Amino acid sequence: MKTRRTPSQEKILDLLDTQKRSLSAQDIYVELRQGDRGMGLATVYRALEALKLEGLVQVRTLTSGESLYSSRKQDKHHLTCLQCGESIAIGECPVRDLEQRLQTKHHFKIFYHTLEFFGLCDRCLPMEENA
Amino acid sequence: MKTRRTPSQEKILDLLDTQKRSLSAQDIYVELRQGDRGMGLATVYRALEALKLEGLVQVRTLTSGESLYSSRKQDKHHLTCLQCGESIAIGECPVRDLEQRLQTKHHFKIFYHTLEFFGLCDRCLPMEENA
DNA sequence: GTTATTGCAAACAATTTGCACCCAC
DNA sequence: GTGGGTGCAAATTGTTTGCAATAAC
Repeated sequence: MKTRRTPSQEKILDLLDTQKRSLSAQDIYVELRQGDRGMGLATVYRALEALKLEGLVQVRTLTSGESLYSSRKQDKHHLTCLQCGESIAIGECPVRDLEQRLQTKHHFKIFYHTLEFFGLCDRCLPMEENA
Repeated sequence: MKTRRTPSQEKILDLLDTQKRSLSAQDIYVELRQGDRGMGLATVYRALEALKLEGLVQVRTLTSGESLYSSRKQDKHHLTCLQCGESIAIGECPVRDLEQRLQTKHHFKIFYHTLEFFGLCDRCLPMEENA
């Protein structure tokens, strides 16, 4: 198990830990670029990639193709509107024991999971019906 | 509720229905481009977008940013390796009743959901430990 | 004829990569 | 001094958009 982390990786982990919400790579870049020892965008991506492989951050890829990163502590799931893109967080999570079983059954080290529901929110639903 | 579909949309729906696996937009394009009345890539994207909003296809966005489309009948979930990208389909799905409850609670018309587990597969796990 | 649909190519945006520089050890 | 880590800019890739040509009704 690799334990060494680069300074950039540490900075990113710290940032993610202090944030409630998930951040995109670009968000992180904007946040960390300033300062005398600013961070480059490529470094952000490289660090996130490494952290991902260690299971220290979790990634949620939006349908836009953009990825959102968060420190692994959170376990939030979402209800996402296919029309306006609004994303509502939900608290419930009915899969923890399934995760445990899958891990054993498939010899697969599971770091985290994503659960997303897609459809139309109450604002977009009426619009669809008139279309 | 819109019911009219363009010829392109119909062709794509037909194709997705005959396929067991999910297809990327590019896959669909390759499949439908030939023939005297070939389909353009932009049309594929536009048709998929429309079908998505009607809840007729479901979309799974890979961590690569590429999206896979399938006809809405399938309800497969996956175990995906963060290192090699291998994706194992799993049969179980413990969220159907939660989906029902959320739909009511949030006034949200849910078309489908995605459930993905991420980690390291048994082949990549040993490599990580040596790193 | 009018309107919606399509194909093509150019535009976009997020991400990745090549390479030279630099800091830590 | 050596090697990994980094910044910059160029390259890549999936997707979207502008627009003129075409099909549908």
